[in-house]
Formats: sequence, structure tokens, C-alpha cells
Amino acid sequence: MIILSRISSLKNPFKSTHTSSFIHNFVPTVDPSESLLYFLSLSVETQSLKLTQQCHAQVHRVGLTQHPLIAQKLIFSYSHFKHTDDSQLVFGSILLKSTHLCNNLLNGLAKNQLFSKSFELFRNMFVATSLPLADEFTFSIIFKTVGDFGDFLYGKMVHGRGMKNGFVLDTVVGNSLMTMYSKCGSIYDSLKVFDEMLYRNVSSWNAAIMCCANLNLDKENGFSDNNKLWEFVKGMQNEGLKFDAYTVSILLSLCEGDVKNGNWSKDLGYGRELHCYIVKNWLDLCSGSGSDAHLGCCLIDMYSKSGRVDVGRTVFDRLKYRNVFAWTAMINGYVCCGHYDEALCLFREMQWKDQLEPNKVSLVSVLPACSSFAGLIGGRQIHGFAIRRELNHEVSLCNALIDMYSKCGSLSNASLVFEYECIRKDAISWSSMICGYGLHGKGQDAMVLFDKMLQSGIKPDTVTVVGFLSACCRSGLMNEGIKIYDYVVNNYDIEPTLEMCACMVDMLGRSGQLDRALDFIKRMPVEPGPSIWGALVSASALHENSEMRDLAYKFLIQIEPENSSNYISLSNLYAASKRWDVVAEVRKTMKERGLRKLPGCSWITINSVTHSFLVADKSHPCSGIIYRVLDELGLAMKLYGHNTVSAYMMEVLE
DNA sequence: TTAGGGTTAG
Repeated sequence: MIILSRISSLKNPFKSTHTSSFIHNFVPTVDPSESLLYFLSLSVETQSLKLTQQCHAQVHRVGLTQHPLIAQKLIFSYSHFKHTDDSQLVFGSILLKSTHLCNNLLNGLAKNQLFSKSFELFRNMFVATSLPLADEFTFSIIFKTVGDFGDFLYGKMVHGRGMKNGFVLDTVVGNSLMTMYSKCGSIYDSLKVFDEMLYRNVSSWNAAIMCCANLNLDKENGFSDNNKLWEFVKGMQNEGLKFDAYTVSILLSLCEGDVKNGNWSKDLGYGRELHCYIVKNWLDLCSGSGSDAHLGCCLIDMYSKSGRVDVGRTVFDRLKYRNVFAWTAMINGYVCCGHYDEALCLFREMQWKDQLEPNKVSLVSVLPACSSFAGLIGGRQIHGFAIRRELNHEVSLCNALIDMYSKCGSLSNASLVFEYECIRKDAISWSSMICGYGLHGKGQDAMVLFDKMLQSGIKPDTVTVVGFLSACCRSGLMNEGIKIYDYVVNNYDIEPTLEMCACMVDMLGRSGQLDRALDFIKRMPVEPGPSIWGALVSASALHENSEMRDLAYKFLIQIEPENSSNYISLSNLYAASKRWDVVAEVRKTMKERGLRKLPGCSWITINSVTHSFLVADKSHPCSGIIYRVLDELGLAMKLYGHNTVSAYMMEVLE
């Protein structure tokens, strides 16, 4: 069961309604401006908007409205609390505006993503006589803003203006400019700035490394792999510059190994080296300062995604300062490795042990654990918590909720989130809902939604297509699926993936077009894997084509000689046709190769008690009634068709 | 007052 404690806000005296006398007692000391500056800094530190507002009132009371430093602090504080109207009000009231003050407001507007207002203020600094001229600080802020906004052409224009004024020669401005181009998708322009810089610091190299890491390296510019990135890493070392925490965190994100493989020596080469580097150079990783949690997160993430969540946990346990990011990284690590119980445990601990409130990402991270382990009750609790915190319209959270509800059997709730809570739907929202319909055997609904998605101008990606094709496949809409495959590949510039091709083979095969399926395999643009041959095996068995089945098996065993499931299903097939000689041969091969089939396991949680079942397991006290219901369902499926019965059961469960 | 690194969804 998920527990979301009702955590009170930070234990902060300034959030109390009874503290208004505090500032009155303090201000009339030697210099009121000093006191006010102190309190304004304190208001940000303690996250108290109320204190900022009290300071503002005092500023008026003691007649310090034109004090430049106080005005700057007020603008900064109000921007910090997202009260940008008040920031602009303070700015407007200052008669003699300095460049510093303008930069302050510009920064505040940009941090609140008020892009058009930021650009307007920037433009006015060049045309309005009432405003001072821009400086290098103005340009580093505006380059960052343009990067966040992602407007390459506007960025080019501002770059030209910066060059004209000579500010681009400044190292910080140059770094900011590099990042702007990187975020706008132009690796070429970013690295050109780097090449032309007069003085480069560690941050300049980091920006170049980040640029290579972030972008899909553009083959036209001659970068087809990570070589360019490692050139920068080496170049930095050749210049005698040491990695800083930023360098290490960027590199750690590139060291994620294959979760399924989880081979320590193969996957963790660079990751472990970087961990050693951190220990050697930042011995205070565990010292309790705020910054160590940052690298701690990167390490936890790297180890978890390399299949070594246990090492990630050791890093986590040794951190003395654990913020919400560190807890979320650890929860997510457990979810990624399928340790859902651990993830849910940690989610509770984070709240009662460290008194930390989960953020949007924590909720998104823990929701898959509900889908797989805690069930609908846990998922509903998370949803309720999100509504109380007004996070339920966040698109990523909505998407995770749609997925959770679908997988927990509540398609109606998934649909409600999709229709009414997910205001700004993205491709993932549409895909999640389409997959939900597919999962519940509602192929027609999936088709309608897919059509709506295309009508809305949202471009489907490979996951959408796979979700849609498997929905068609599950609902017997094979011809419709085959038609759509051709349509999206030809009209949406989608490169067929292995999963898409497997759906196609499945659909062609199930509809009895086995020769066409084999022809598709021969022509498909990706190397056929086990899912392809597996689909052909099933379809050949379904349509009793032993020649095609044997051919598909030959390839399947060739690709996956160590997968016991392949041998078991082969053995079962031959057993069904009483070919005991082949059955014995297959079993012998399995024995020789040391392969054993792990029994399948499923579980269900009812009233906080989890009941698990193995194949043919009759150890449960209610085993008798369970098997009786199963037999009845099997019979009903034969009589009325599995789609009808599944849809009925889903309705009953909801 | 300026740049860069952390956890997220199908």
C-alpha cells in the first residue's frame, strides 16, 4: 500500500501567520536598508514569499523605494517566487534604471519562461532612451533565454548584435552562446563559436562536450558517432584542464550500460573510472554539502541503468545529504530493474524518514511500480496526491497515469485522464491511450484515436505505430493494420523498427498469409530477430503449416540457442502431433545445454495481501474455486469468443 | 546580476 503522508510545509517561521511582528522589531535598528537587504536574502533562503512582501511594505514605509540594491533584491525575490508582475511593478517604479537592474528583471522573466517579455525588454534596451545600454551580462542572459526558447534564427540575429557590440569575446558570453546554438540544434554553429573563442575555460570545454552528447550527431557535418565528443574530452586533458563536477556528470550520463546485460566489466568501464575520479577529487561526496547529491544522482542513475542497482543503493546509502532528486533517482533505479517492492518501500521512506515531499518526477517514477506491483489502489493514491498538489495536468504525469490505469484494468479512468486532465497532449499521451485500447482488445477505439491523432497534426513515432499495430493484431483487424503500416512508413518518414516488423509478420501470419510474411521478412530493412521468427512459428502452427514452422524454428534456435522457452514450445508442438522421437531429441538438447525452464509466476494484491501463483499451482487455499472459475471462463470464451468475455471481465473488474 | 551538470512518461 502506498502511503502519502500529509507533510506540512518546510518548518519555517516566516510562513506562519503570527510572525508579522518579527520584521517590525528588527527594522528600526541602525540602518534600515541593511536590515531589509538581510531579510530579503533570508526570504529566498527560507522560501518565504510572505517575508518578501513584508520587506516590500517596509521599503515603502521607510522611503527606500529608489534604493538600487533593494530594488534589485526585490525583483530577484519576486521572480524567485514566480511573482513576475510584482517584479515588473518594482522595476517600473525605479526612476533611474541601471543596466544591472535591467539584467535582473531580464533574468527573472527568462527564468519564469516569459520569453516574449524578455525579448521585448532586450529590444527596448537598444531603442528606448529611458533604458540603459546592454552589457556582457545582458548578452549571456539573452543567449540562455533564446536557447531555452529554441529559436535559431532569432539567436543568429542576437549573436550578430552581440558581435557588433564586442560582447561575444567574453568567455562566459561565449559559453552561453555555444549552449544556445546547441539547444537550437546547430552543433556546427556551437563548435564554430568554440573554435573562435579567445579564452576558453573548463566550462567552454564542457559546453562542447555537452553539445556533442545532446545532439543527434549530424552526419552532414562529419560526425557519425561519439568520436568528436571523446576528441573534446582528450583535448581538454591535453590542455592541462581538470574535469570538474559538470564534466563528470555529463560523462556519467553517457556511461549507461545495458540493463538486461548487466555485465560489470563490459558495461561499467568508464562509469567506474569516473566514480573513482569523483572519490579521488571530491572526497566530500558524502560530506553533506548540497552539491554532492548532484553527482550522487548521476552515479545512482548510471549504476542502475547498467543493471547494478545494488551498487547504486550503496552510493545512495552513503550520501549524507539526500534531496528529492537523490531519492527519486534511487526509486527510478529500482523501477528500471524491476524491483518494484523496493521502489515502493523507498517511496514511503522518503516521506517519513527524510520528511521530503515527492515531486512530479517522483510520482512519474513510482507509477510503473503500481502498474506492476501495488495495483489500482496505490495508483489511485498517487493520482489523488497529484490532484491535491495541482500536478495532475502535467503532461508527463498524465501519461504515466494513463498507462497505470490501463495496465491496472481501468480503461475508463485512463480515458478520463486522457480526455479531461491531460490538457496539452503530446505524442506519448496519444500513444499511451492507443496502447491502452489495444491492451483491452478495443482495436476499433484504437483506430479512431489513431486517426484523431493524425488529424490533430501530432506526428506518430515508432512506439505509437507499434502500439496501434498490436491493437489491430489483438482485435483481429489485420488488414487495417497492414494498410496503416504502409501508410505511416511512406507518409511520416518512420524507419521500420524490429518491433514494427514483428507486428507485421504477426498480422500477415495470423491472417494466413504465411508466404507473404516470409517475403516481408526477406525484404525488411532490419535484421530479423527472435520476435520475428517467433511470430512466424506461432502463425505457422496456427495454420498447420509444418514446413514453414520448421523453417522458422531453425532460425529461432540459431539466433537464441540459450532460450529454454523456444525448446519447450517446440517440444510441445511435436508432442501435440505425437512425434515423441522429436520431443525426446529436443529435451536431450536442452539437457546437454544445461537449459531449464523457469516456471511462470503471476500475482494479485487483494486487501493489501499479495497472492502469487506458479504454473499448475494448487497450493492456494482457494485453489478449488479459482480453477472452477477458470474453467467456466474458458468455456465462455469458447462459446462467445475471447473478445466478448475479456470486455465483460474488464467491466466487472472496474 | 551572466553560462554549463541530477530524478520522469507510451
